[in-house]
Amino acid sequence: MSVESARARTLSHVDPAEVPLQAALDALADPVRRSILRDLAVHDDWTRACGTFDLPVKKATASHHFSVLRAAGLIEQRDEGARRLNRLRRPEFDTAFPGLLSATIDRAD
Amino acid sequence: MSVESARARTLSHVDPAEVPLQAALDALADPVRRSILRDLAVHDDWTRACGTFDLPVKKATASHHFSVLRAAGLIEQRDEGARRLNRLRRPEFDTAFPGLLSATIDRAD
DNA sequence: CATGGTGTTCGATCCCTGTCGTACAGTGGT
DNA sequence: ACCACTGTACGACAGGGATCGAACACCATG
Repeated sequence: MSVESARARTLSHVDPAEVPLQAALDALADPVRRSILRDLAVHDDWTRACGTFDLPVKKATASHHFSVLRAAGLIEQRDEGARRLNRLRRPEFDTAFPGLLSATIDRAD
Repeated sequence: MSVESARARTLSHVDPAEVPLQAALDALADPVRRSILRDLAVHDDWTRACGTFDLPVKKATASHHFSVLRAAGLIEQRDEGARRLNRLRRPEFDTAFPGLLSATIDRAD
């Protein structure tokens, strides 16, 4: 039938403007999450699925990190078949927290 | 004798440029510490002693927070008699982490 | 020197969260 | 239908850090 091929598994996205500073900082304070964000900053297209990241954690943990990033308004996710694609919400987040993203992920360490 | 009246209780200060991003974010992620930094941002003179802050924690905990802030290169401390005065190292820290401090403490929440 | 005030140090406790294994749900291809 | 692949949900575990009380060090002033 496929009334709508977009099952989308009920993905809830929040407006970065509604995200408390505490939540944003908690999300950015984790090195694994920053690693994800840096990767997404480079690949600004919708090409990175959750499983394509080279992370030092198991997939259950990675899934948790993506959930935190989404709840903090830092990433947007979209289902494409079995894969879940990610995008860095840089413009929206920059509007809500000017300078925070750049100060956090534009760095060597 | 007072060869040097500056006992200073061996206060070690680090160069903000040598502080790892992780340490800076960990320091900024705590609400009590951000409260201290906001207070210091307003009073840029050397007038705030550790005990003069209105914090929701006991003095032992407050002392711990000041220690973390100093280790992160965010504040400078100077002993004046029995009191320990504090100063926000905004210019130094801004040079090491452009935009991070402003994004973190210039806010309502 | 005795006292009160300021701040640190040391243990102990508690809670939060990052981590993982396993089980489960969708998807797509064979 | 079956299977491989992708990602989530749930329960459990361990480590770290925030918190506190109590003891201690240092300073200033009677």
